Amino acid sequence: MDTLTSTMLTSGTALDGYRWNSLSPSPLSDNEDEEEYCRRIKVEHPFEVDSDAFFRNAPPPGISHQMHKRTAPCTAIPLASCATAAASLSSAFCKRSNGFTKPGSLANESAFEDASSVSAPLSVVKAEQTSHSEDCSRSNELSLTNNSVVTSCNDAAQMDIYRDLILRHLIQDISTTCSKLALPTDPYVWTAEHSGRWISDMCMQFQLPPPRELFLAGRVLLSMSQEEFIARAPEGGDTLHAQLQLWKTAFESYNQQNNGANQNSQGVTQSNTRLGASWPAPSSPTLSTETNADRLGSTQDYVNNFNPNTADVAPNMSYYSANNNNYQTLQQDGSILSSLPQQPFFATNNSQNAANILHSPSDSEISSNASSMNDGNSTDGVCVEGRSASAPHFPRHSGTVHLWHFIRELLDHPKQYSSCVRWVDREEGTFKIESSHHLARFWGQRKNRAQMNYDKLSRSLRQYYKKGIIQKPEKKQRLVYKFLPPYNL
DNA sequence: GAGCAGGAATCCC
DNA sequence: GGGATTCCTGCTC
Repeated sequence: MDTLTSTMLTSGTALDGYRWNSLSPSPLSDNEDEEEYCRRIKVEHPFEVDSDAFFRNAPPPGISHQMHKRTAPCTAIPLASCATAAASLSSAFCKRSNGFTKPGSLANESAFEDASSVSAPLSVVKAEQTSHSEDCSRSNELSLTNNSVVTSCNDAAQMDIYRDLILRHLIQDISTTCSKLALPTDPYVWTAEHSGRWISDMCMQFQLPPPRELFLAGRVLLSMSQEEFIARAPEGGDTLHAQLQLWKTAFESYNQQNNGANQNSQGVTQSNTRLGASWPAPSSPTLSTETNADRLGSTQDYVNNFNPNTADVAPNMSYYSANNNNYQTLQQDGSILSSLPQQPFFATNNSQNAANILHSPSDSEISSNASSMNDGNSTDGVCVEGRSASAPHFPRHSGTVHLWHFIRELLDHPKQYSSCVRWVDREEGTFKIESSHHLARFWGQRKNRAQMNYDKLSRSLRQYYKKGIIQKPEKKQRLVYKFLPPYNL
């Protein structure tokens, strides 16, 4: 398992990165009819004032949209998704390593295992996997009919894609964070002030109490172990350590890949990328309301469209003020634009969102940071720049929302939706629809199809059989389906 | 009756 | 064109 993967998995941080509302509808009880259930959901569900609002995501009054998005569940998915993907990757790697026994390929397999080890940077993994794939291709040319070889080739290619996707994802996050906080991309060159900025941002993102003894130079921070982090920051030290390791790993991997590319294209080796590190520079701040997530509706979209250079940038910056025990939003000139006490981010806002269909879970932001970045023009009436505060305008999802993606997002937020759909076996990808009526209704609301019902929804699910996205589990059970790889990641 | 499976036509982005 | 929706028949539990 590589550093990137292990960092995600060992920290537990990424999974905790969800900032979904703590309030959630309780399951439908046996003696409760649907109407009662719906009424109760309206009461219990934090951001629902009507049925349609169930999947809207408007910030509550007094909360900047930037902050809201940053902590909103559907925008805080990326790292968690990365962790999930990483877990599957790890599992897949292990299976693959164990199952690949073709004689003569041991060297490559060994390299593969090495590449999966903790110390191997992603670029090395990529190179080794490429080598491995080439070997497989040669094997195919020789008309070897060993199915496991072919399967392994496919696995390798798939793993390669996932790994690359995770790295890209991280790079995008980091890139936008750098722009937002005016940080060098290389954490080794961070000053104590840089570290302080980053830590404040992390604390805000993960709702951690600000540590008092971690405002050190980046080089010092990077030399510290997790235990040392925890010693200095008992609450969240592990999170900060893990996040920093993620940053470091992604940065180094990116540089390594970049160097490789440069060498290939120019025949010139950049001997020192540390001081002259060139990170993909985010684009200029934009007023566009189309987020990356809006552009990227699916994993494939993400793979096809990802470009760190298109990451939007927030003109403002939020940070945690230990003095005031709140979060403040800074303008670029340093003046405080807003000052917000800590409070639940999903307090119901009855007045907003009538004209705005916001993110449903299936609008999950591919990158929490990236998605929050484009929101400098917050639309909450508090932190608005260059736009009328009285005319809130939230991004409307314009891309295709896939049912499988929608369900995945519900599954990944069990606190909210376990009464509707829940994992039966997360590893296996098996899930159960607990309330077909509600799932269909939610889907109908999301797609603006009032006549949607479970019969139609299930027909759509069955369309996925042919596409290899979903299937019924071997042991057929009613309302139980199974995501097939890689959709179970 | 509810869920499942799949064909076919249609709609919509 | 792809994905989803709508409608349908027939089957199983």
